Amino acid sequence: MRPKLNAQPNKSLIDGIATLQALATSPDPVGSRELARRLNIDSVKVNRLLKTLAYLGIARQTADRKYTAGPGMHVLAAQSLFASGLIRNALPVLEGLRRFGHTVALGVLWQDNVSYLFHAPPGIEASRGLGRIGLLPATTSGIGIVLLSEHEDDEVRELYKDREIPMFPEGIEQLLAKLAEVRRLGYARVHVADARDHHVVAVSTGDPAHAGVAMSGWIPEAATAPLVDALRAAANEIGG
Amino acid sequence: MRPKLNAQPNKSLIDGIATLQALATSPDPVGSRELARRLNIDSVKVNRLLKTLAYLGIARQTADRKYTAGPGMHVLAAQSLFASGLIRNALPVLEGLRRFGHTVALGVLWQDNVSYLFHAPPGIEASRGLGRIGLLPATTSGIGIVLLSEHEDDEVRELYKDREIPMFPEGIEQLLAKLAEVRRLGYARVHVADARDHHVVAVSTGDPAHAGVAMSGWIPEAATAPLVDALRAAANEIGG
DNA sequence: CTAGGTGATACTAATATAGCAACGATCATT
DNA sequence: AATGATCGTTGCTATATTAGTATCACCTAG
Repeated sequence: MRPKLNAQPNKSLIDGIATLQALATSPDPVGSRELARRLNIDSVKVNRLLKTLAYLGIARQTADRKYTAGPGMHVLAAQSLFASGLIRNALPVLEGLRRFGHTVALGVLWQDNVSYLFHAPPGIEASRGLGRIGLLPATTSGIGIVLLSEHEDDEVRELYKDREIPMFPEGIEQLLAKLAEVRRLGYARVHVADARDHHVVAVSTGDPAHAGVAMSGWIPEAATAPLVDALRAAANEIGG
Repeated sequence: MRPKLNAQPNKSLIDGIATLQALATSPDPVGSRELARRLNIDSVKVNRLLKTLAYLGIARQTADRKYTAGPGMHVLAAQSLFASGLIRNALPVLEGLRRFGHTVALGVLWQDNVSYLFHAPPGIEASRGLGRIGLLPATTSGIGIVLLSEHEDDEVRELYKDREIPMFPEGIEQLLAKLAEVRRLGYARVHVADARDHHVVAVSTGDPAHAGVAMSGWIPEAATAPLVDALRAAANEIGG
């Protein structure tokens, strides 16, 4: 984290936002003890934070007393969407990129995950690409790799300390080598090891970089350069 | 507010979220004292909350030390957008409504304001309609009126206690009469008193209602019914 | 120079929160 | 049925954490 810790940081707010984000990124309703385990926070505390969020309307309790997003989440989405301004600038540019016939995506890094604002395979309507995917482990995603490469090695080490790294079975050194390569090239090219044998090409945008733009599909080595050029132009336009 | 206050509500989180929302809905960078005045909270407290948000990356300080949205706001937008699911469901439906040739909008109520997720006049690309407008006073907006009408009169009275009500110079009784009419009809039709002599037709969506869909433009009395039908069908499709 | 604005921090009082223990539900297994 | 292991939730109390005052340095306008 770049900004310094201030004189009297509000710990309740820090934990509260963490709880809110954990709630938002959970695809299914979750209970407080479950969420507490994910966050490594005392479950009673998480319970009270969730109840506070429920009071604000941001969270809501289902019939079986688990928690999920409430109506206030729409409000928060509208407000943060406007404040961020990212989609407003990016969407027209992203639509332009779809002419290549590949999947086009825009995402941001959160901890060791990538959260997608836009993710549209060819064929679907562009308007269906919004808020379609929640989270993916950063190391399984081109956008994740390119955004991780913006961090110092130390920070990445800290992030994956004592943990398995998806897609990098040999561990942290293998990941750091990949990140070094990405820094050198200025873009990420990763192979998706599923049945479809896809490749992803991704670049970062913003200064400092806080979002990534990517195209994925069947992309042979020779086709990489023009796609990178197009992505860079798009990133430049978005990042303004 | 519907949900009960729990045993130990976290006041720091409540004020922190209020600060976050006030920051997000401010079109320009703001200082902590200025924001404190808007929120009616002690300025030192707001300052510390802002610094905490800055530490989290959600806020950011400009060169002149004012605060504005930071990179973390993108993350929050992506997460809440996904969690809310509202745009994902609504956008394709909203695009369909544009065939009428009017401005199409989707918004949510926040305090006495309406925050827009989508607002697209005819002619512009649909993708430009996202996050385009921040806040409007609820009483100046068709969506605002229809969402206010979902509240009890008491709550509306509380909201506008000791305050001017935009568009309702005669005060609270005039507003309540309008809301009663909206409840009876099941939709809002309001006249926009600007140079263009526009009308807005709006309905609510969701159960309980937490968003509004509207069309605005030059809409004569006789054309209202089919538009309301189309809006209701759209609201039904969105609200699930 | 003053006057009034800003953001930021040290200090101390007091309050709001953390964490323990416990309760009633619910569910699966015995 | 009985058991045991979950779950969400709350009362309680010590104490960590926050609120609010006073104060600072900085800036701009007059």
